[in-house]
Amino acid sequence: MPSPNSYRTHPSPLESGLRQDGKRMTPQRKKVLSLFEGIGSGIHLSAEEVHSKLTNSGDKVSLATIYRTLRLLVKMTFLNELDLSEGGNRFELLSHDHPDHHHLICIRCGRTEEFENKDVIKAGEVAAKNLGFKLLESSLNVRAICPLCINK
Amino acid sequence: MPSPNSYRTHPSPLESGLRQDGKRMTPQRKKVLSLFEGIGSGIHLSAEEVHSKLTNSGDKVSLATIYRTLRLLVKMTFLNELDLSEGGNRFELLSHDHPDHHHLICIRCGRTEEFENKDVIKAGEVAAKNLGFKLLESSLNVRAICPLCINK
DNA sequence: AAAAAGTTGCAAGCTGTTCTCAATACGCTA
DNA sequence: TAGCGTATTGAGAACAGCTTGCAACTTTTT
Repeated sequence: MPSPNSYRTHPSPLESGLRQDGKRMTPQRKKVLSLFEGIGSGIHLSAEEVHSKLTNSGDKVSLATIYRTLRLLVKMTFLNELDLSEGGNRFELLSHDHPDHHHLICIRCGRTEEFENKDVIKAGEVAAKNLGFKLLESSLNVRAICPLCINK
Repeated sequence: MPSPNSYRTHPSPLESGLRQDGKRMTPQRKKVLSLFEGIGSGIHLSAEEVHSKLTNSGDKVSLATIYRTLRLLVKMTFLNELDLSEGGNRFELLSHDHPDHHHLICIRCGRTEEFENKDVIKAGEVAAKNLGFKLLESSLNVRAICPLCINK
């Protein structure tokens, strides 16, 4: 029976993506990406939150590295960056099956509702195609005033 | 013939909006809003840019006041705040006829193309209506990779 | 005209993010 | 599998954008 080491581990998409670029696989990068993979693709974390979640589970990764890694993972299209928030950008796992985020945001109280609309998805696809862009993700932000805030 | 002072000037929307709220019309507020009215509704300025434009035209308004005024004008829905930028939020005159901004953005090089799509506008309207929100503006951001960046 | 309330400018402070740089870890090659 | 070149890390300083505290000033009210 062959020893476990005789199997060659299949390199993860992260690892092969990095390799291709002369970059290296590090425990820190693995930890950041696994954190996002662990929580799934609907949830957005700030850099600070990533930092404290890792710290709480005993993994020490410096904040500077978190910022560097988040930027890298966005560029590699593992993560998606959401700009729509107060107090720091947020990141989430980029799901290629479900690449859309439509938000209705109250500009007064910040309440946010999510919805999804096929026409919007299609509009993004068409625009990308017309200009020869490769679509990653489209996000619609509707700025509005919610019923509770409208009268004050 | 009556003296000019016998005419009562019709208070501007800004002034009456402020009055309603126990707030006051000040030269600073007027200057900031006129600046935006002067340049029209397609152009977005950062707080810093507003500051230097006013300074260049000889109007001294402190940066702190600019920030306070921009926040106020957004709340009063004279201006619209765009969160989608690097290096500071940007503001533009909120045009109620044309409240839409659709962008196709290359995540590698930052190139941005604008487009407009009726279905997207409608989707925002429908979502707002369903939840009882009052629509201000909807913006679609399509994150993608442009032809020049796709192979590297 | 005095009091009350809103606004401004300045400077200090805060927050999120990036940078600098020495120390360290990765991964290739021998 | 030891050694080497280079990518990466951590820590803290630096930075940019923005907000706040406060004293002076301006308007409005009485």
